Amino acid sequence: MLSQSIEDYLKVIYKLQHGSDAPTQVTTSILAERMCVTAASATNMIKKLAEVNLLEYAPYKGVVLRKAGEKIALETIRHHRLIELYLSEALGYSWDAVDAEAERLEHAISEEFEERIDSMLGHPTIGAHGEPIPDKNGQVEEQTYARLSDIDRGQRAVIKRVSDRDPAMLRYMDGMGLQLNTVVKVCEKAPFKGPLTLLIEKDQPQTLGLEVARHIFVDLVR
Amino acid sequence: MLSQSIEDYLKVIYKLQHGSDAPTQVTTSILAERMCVTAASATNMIKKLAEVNLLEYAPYKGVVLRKAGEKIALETIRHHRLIELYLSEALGYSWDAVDAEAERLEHAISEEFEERIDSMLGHPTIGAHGEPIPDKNGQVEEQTYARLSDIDRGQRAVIKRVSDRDPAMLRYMDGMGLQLNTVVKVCEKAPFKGPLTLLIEKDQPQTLGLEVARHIFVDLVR
DNA sequence: AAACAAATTTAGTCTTGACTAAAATAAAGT
DNA sequence: ACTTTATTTTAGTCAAGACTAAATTTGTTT
Repeated sequence: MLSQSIEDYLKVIYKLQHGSDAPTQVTTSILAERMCVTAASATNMIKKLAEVNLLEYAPYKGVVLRKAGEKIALETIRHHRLIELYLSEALGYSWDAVDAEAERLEHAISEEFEERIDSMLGHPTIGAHGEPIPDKNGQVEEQTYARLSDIDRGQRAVIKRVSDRDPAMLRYMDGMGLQLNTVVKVCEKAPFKGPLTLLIEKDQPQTLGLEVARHIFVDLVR
Repeated sequence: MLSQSIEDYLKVIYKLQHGSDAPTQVTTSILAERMCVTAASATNMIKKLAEVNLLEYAPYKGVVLRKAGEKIALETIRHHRLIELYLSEALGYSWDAVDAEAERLEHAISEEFEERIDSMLGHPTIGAHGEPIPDKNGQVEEQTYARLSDIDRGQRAVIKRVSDRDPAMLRYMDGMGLQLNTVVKVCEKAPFKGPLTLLIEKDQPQTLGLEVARHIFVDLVR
């Protein structure tokens, strides 16, 4: 078994490679920042991972995952997202609390545990924040959605995914009634990067800052 | 937060102090053996734990937990037993598989997780193998039971607790129909430390070796 | 093309928790 | 009481994975 630390590095590298603003190569400093370690520490780990062929390393340029590294990353991500969903569905966790808990549990569960919660949840393909859950073989279908901040005035959209990075932001969204599959209509867009005014189903119109809207991913309706 | 390793040492020391063959002082070598480390490693850790007042250490004599150390041990044990029960009740684990899984999870869960599974299980006081579950304040009621191996011929007894040390033995017991609260009657006891012949509820009589019977704890019936 | 800034790597340190080998202590037998 | 044996402790290593400070490379600017 690989160390927690290694699993975390590989997971973060994978996410950086496949994120919405994905660079081809993941640089040391970006990785270090996401891992909350110094650049020197990241370099050390990168060299170690390159040594065992989990990634391709071009000094001063960055890293790219190799097949074996990606496999481990996807297994870790699968664990993480299944656990998040389980916490939310079976234990009543709110969506802002699942990430922190899953962060530790993902390294502690066995294959048996994974399989049991997977079948208990009915082999889900979408996680608690709308992320795709890789299947047992490491297949994922990364969807691309529009940002709510980019939707034109007058249009309606369904919330398909949210960024799970900031629990406070998730709590805020939840408090406004913004959840997965919520349909919203953009009534107004204030100029100069101003807030949106949203109509959420049959509620009163509400305003939402652009910063938050940028972390909400949607599909247009009709 | 304390390291996994520290939690494990404290837990094992607690169990040694309160086990059925409990010595007053826990020696370095016994501790080392249960932790699967060398005596030298155990000495190192003991010194470290004594340093921070989690236990009392008399060199060459052994250790005794102090209040603070016992508190941590009991919290860890509470986690472990709640998780075991949850795995068995909510996820359908067999009783021989819960220990290994809980061993890793016990260090990874939050207080919130603990509380949620505790209330989901109805604030249980008895674990998957019949062990008492310490409450939130670290109160435990250690019961003392007789060993099935010591029961006289002709007597009936209820299984109240089993040793969780050997998964294969648990599987074997389960295969025979021996579970918690199963009532058995000792029909025969072969001489020279021979096997018992048991009547399990309304089944056929079965034989059970003394070695296994010694790991089954019972209360007499009537 | 030289110079400066930013990013990256190297070199060396620290902590944790294991290990082996050697030394010290305790317990038991004669 | 002395010797033998078993247990325990000390001393010194090692690997992981973090750190700081210094050196190097890259990229940008003039």
